[in-house]
Amino acid sequence: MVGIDEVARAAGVSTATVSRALSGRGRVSAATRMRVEQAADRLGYVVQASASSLASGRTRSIGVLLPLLDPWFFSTVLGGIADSLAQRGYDITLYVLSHDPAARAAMFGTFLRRRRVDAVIAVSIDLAEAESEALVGVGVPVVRIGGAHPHMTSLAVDDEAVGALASSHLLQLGHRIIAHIGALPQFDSDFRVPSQRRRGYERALRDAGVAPENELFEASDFTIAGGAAAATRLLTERTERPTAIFAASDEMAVGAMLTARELGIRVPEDLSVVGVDGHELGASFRLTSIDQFPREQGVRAAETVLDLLEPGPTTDAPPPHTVLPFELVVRASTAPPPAALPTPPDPPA
Amino acid sequence: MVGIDEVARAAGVSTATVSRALSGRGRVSAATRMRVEQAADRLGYVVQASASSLASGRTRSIGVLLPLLDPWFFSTVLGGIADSLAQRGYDITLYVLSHDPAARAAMFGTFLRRRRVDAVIAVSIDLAEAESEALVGVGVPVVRIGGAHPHMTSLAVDDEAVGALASSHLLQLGHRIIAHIGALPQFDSDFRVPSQRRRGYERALRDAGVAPENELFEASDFTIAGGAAAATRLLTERTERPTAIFAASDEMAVGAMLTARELGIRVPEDLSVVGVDGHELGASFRLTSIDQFPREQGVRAAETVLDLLEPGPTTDAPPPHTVLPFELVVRASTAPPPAALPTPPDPPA
DNA sequence: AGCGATTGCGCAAGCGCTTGCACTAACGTG
DNA sequence: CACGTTAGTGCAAGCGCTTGCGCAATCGCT
Repeated sequence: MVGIDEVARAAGVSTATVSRALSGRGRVSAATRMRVEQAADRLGYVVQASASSLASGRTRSIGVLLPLLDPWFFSTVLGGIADSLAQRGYDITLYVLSHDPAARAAMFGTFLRRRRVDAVIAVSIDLAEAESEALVGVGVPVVRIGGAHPHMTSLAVDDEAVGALASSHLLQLGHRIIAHIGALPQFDSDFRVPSQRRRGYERALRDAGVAPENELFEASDFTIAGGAAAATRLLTERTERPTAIFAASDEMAVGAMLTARELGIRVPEDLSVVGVDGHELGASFRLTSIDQFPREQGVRAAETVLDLLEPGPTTDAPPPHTVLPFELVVRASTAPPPAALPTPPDPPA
Repeated sequence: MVGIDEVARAAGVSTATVSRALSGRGRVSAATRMRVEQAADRLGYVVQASASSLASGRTRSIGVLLPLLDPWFFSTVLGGIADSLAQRGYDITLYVLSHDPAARAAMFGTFLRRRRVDAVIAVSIDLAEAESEALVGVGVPVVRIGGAHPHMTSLAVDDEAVGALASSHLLQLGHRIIAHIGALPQFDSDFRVPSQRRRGYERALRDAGVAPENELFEASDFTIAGGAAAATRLLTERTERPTAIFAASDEMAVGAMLTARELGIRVPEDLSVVGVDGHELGASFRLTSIDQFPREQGVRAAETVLDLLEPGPTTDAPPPHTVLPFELVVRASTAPPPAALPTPPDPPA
């Protein structure tokens, strides 16, 4: 393996100059820099991460902390992060949080404390108090996607507004019996997002003069199958069937659509369905959804974290909290409710 | 930040002993080890990755190279890898290969050569000659998932057999006009898997006395929308409509099912559909599929790579090539073809 | 009891870089 | 033209660990 001193010899300078030329820190004349770069290229020299980190205290790696990997949302956010960081020469070290408490403790107690990363991006993780402290205690900047925290820069969509927007869309179409598929409690401990969406849903209903009923809420697990199961309960167990379902993720919304089909309930004629995310599935299913641009979220988180580490002349410290955009995409899964029953005080018969 | 010498002082031993006690290398008495561990715990000491790596040459990190992140298959494999490695105390450094040639070159030329990882797991990547060389040139063990290579340990399902099994299933049901949705050329350059599945499909057809037609092949992109588009062409542009479709991924198979529904073609009465992967979607759609246990693939790759790095007494060198299992899961998307027309020589009308 | 083997531990020399400081040369200024 | 600045480079001291080697103590065997 060729080291920095070989490059130094080849370029006729000291190792100090090679280091400065290749890292861009400290002054080096243009001519020298060029000679060094050429020598490095020719010899195929690449600086060794551990030596560089030990000496400089910088690692050129960002830790990304995720609660899960296979839901489309997370892998898409991660994709955005990975692309952006790679462009800037940063590696990414992946930490997937387990549900197993011991493994989880090891993550915060050991893995993250090895000083392997310059900063951490925590995606949609609702941390326990001790975990937040541990994360802050690692001593590197933390950028969160989803939810704010006093000691962390954060980016988040206003999930209550998302829930309200989805619900308002249904209300405006004339729906009054609107069910909601949200998260099981154990999911809410990972990312509090779902309960905020639910709050938005309830607020929108109340604002429209509709009392949210507990019976119209079903908890699920953010999978298609889970959404289907929840929808089955919602659509079969009540005498008065909901005319619309707002699901807290596109996967669950699709599950609900599948259930409806199985039950012979037409979408959108008999049942409207709205999801959240902007999932690839959405277009194929003609699903009305609230797109929250997950890939962009990843890109922005990456940029934020890099601004934090390398404050440029233009973008200094990023704002401590950024509100991310979202957008209602109306497709063909929502329509006015079947009978033209504009808010009957009581169902006639 | 507490360092090794503080722990040494607290435990009343030298730093050498602390290092040995905590790493498990070299001899330390049980009593001393315990004292050191307690001191380390009490002080919250965690060894600094860069210093340890520089001194030892080991990084306790595995590089994972992926072509993409959002297809379910890849994120699921990654999840399996992440879990297994975390259990053994290894970090994972993620390298997502871009299609952009410059970024791709940087990946092999720079990122992977920083000596940040002890080994690399390359998932379903069909590397260019130069890239393979670069990867081997990094000087660390490489484990591949999918496809063999002379200088890399590999795990792979026999994708030709997968293709053949899917096709045989359809043939045995009596289908004779079987279409196949495979990969666009640019996908095949990333992971050659699709073309092998196609070979299996063609072989099975020929073995059954059916000549595979080029017209019955459609190239797509492994997404639901792509599968739907491909199916639209297959189901509308031919006079003689196929009675079955074998799609090279579950996502594309689901797309095909959606298209069929839109066209009023019933599945499985009028059209049988088979996919590959074992996607979560499969169960919800009652899709007959070939499960290839992607999460397990990740787990096994992780175990293989660790065996390579830490040859235990039991499992020495892992075999250079392991064939992975797969399994036909028959659900409700396949059935005998509609009319009982057992291989008509010519369509009657 | 005697002797080689083994165990347990410390010393100190690195691992391959980065960077503060010192130094020289070239520059701008009055 | 003398002097303070600034630019460009090298020297060498680390960064925080690991590990080969050496030594002493203990063990197992005859």
